[in-house]
Amino acid sequence: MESRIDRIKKQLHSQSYKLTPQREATVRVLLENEEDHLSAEDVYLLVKEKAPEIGLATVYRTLELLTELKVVDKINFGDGVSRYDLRTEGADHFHHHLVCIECGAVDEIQEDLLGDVEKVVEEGWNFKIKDHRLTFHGICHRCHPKDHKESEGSEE
Amino acid sequence: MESRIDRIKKQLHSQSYKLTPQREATVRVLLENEEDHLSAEDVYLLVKEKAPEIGLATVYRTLELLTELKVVDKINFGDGVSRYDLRTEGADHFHHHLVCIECGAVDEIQEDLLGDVEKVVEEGWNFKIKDHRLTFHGICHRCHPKDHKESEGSEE
DNA sequence: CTATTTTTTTATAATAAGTTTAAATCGTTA
DNA sequence: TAACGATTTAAACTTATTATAAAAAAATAG
Ligand SMILES: [Mn+2]
Ligand SMILES: [Mn+2]
Ligand SMILES: [Zn+2]
Ligand SMILES: [Zn+2]
Repeated sequence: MESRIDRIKKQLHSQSYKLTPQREATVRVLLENEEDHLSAEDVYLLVKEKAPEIGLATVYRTLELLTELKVVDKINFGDGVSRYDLRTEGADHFHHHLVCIECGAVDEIQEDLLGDVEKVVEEGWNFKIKDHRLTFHGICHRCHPKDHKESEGSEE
Repeated sequence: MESRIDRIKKQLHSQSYKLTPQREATVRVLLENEEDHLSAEDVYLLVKEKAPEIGLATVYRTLELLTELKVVDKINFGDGVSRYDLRTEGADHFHHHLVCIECGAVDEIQEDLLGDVEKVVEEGWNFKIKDHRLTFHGICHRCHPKDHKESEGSEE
């Protein structure tokens, strides 16, 4: 658990950036809220609890830096704000999202699922895929009483 | 070509909205730029050419209305603006996008491709899918000289 | 047709997310 | 210690989008 920070620290150093106290506090907040999809403002408020003197601009700069380093992914669910999602270590694809239009919950799909589709796209459209964003909008299992088969697959 | 407007007009009327001159001008701009992914500002500038007295707020309101009516889809490619994309008439799924990280071009994939994936998600995650957003980021066929097989599938 | 009500638009002000700037701080090196 | 580069802070600024109030247009009633 501590080594995760260390690895991020090394990643920063490898690009000659430092892990300042402010950056560390920000990364810790992200690690401690890995399940969530926090906006910059959300992160700011949480970071302030451990480092009350930090400025919002620093949080923005840190998140931007972490995005460049591919430590986090910046996503947008269509409400007016960007959200920051820790990239699963070692995963070679970005996970997918299920956004519930009833309750607003955002669940994650860690399974790839897109392998075949990407092959078709790369060949059919002669497009070299580097990344993807896949979001489904619909009604989550909590919001419709349908047939509740015991959940397969991982989720939230 | 004219009937497309008429059908949108009917859709508006069915919800007791009117196709005002400003709304009509806005819809026409969208129809005439179906290939593009215009921001509200882009639409505003184009609409001004045919209806110079229109206000930006009206364009925003019209686009919001058309989004509600599912005439357009509001999308976000991660630059700070929302873009509006005419929904292909009769298509039961929203098309996908290929964003080139070299030249910025945005190409479209009209093919569904996601049928199997959606089945897996609906069953595995007990999630009732209503809509989706799929975007691939990578290098478009114009930006890498690789093997240029004569294009299959439709694009841009 | 006029008067009245409802819808829509305009112009402008207000918000809110995100970025930039200049001065202060911190860590390191000469 | 002096000097330098990187970073942060606080505040000003920019830009996209929304809200408000008054004017205009359209629909409805008498
Ligand atoms: Mn996520
Ligand atoms: Mn499109
Ligand atoms: Zn739900
Ligand atoms: Zn390209």
